[in-house]
Amino acid sequence: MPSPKYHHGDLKNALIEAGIKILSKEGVGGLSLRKVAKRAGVSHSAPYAHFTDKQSLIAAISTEGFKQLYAELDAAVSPYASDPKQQLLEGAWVYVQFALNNRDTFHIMFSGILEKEKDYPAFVEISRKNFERVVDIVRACQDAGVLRPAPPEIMALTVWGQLHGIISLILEGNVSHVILDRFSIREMMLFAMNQMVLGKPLS
Amino acid sequence: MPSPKYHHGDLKNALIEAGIKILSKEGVGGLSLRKVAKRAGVSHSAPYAHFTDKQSLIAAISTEGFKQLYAELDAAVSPYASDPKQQLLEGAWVYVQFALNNRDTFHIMFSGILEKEKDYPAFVEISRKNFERVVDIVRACQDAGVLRPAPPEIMALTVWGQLHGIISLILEGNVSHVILDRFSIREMMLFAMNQMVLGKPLS
DNA sequence: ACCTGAACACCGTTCAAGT
DNA sequence: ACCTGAACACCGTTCAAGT
Repeated sequence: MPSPKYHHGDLKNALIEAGIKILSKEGVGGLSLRKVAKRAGVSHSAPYAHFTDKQSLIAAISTEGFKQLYAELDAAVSPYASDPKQQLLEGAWVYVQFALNNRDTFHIMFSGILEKEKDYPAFVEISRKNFERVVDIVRACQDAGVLRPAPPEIMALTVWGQLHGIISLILEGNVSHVILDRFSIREMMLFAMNQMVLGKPLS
Repeated sequence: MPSPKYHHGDLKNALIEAGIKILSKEGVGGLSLRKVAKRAGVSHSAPYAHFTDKQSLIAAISTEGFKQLYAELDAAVSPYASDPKQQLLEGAWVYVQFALNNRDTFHIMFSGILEKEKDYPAFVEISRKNFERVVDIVRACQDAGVLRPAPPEIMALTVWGQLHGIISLILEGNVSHVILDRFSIREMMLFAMNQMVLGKPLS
């Protein structure tokens, strides 16, 4: 009797939204295609009309995460076009804050949950775009004598790796309370960045 | 007719062994308790006599990984007791090599697969012991003027985070081929370490 | 103490069928 | 084109029962 409740309009994005919600509520372990479908109000096989498999939905969620990260990075860094050191500091802080505020999305973006990223062009593209932005900031810092002369790509990987390593170790629970109780995350970030930055320390 | 083939002796360790094998062959996605049991030649519910749940087996595998890492670290570093800078270099290289040679164990150890690490005392202990070793090396480096004066714990987190970040980004597929084709992993490691080390650069 | 086999609730994925 | 429902193979976990 009740006519089949087809999902209005854009099921694809509704599924991505539902996925992000579940992710932030139950973590990566609680993310299943069937739950996502139920939350979007469709049958468990409906998602397959829009995503080839679970990996494909995960790719879409990750891509969304990288888009958001890029937007935040750009917004935080752009105002300081004439001050590369400040750009580096603001950019670093945005990355750390993004990781803290979107734990599970961050986890999905970087912890190898997505297995064949190469198969998802939108993912590859926005990922590349983010890294390019870092390279640009690094290049500006080198020109301003804030970072040492070197190929900007390897310097960018070093800066990125430094931030990524510290925040990942913290988020995944690999840093002891001895450290977490003694230093704030901002202190750790500043300390690490100041190992690389030349001249007046960041603060 | 065929009498029940009870597993000889040490099923617990046999299960850990089987888990590590499956992990290295099929990756973390292929690791299931039922497969582990089958590989050890017991029924799918036998593991529950030795592990409370899947997490508990994962904790045991991670603990094994940390023990191995500690042994390799100790073996590589001990010969250079009088040369802190060389200790730092050898230790860093061991960490990177361990990650490359034991991708999936490394992944299980650090990528948040284990959810309540606090519940596994052996895990916490060997994890702490590893970090303490790093702190010791860092302290020696500071005394020798190889690293800047600072609380050794935060300096250790910085060094560890730097290595961990770069190798994790590479392993999880987040570093573009533009970089991977241009620099060797050893070059990246040396470059990163040389941002922190004072005096004559590592090579 | 150590292990088995049936059972349950949950997955991802496929596919014929419906509108 | 978009969605449903049954079906299959696979999970983790529990539990009564066997030695």
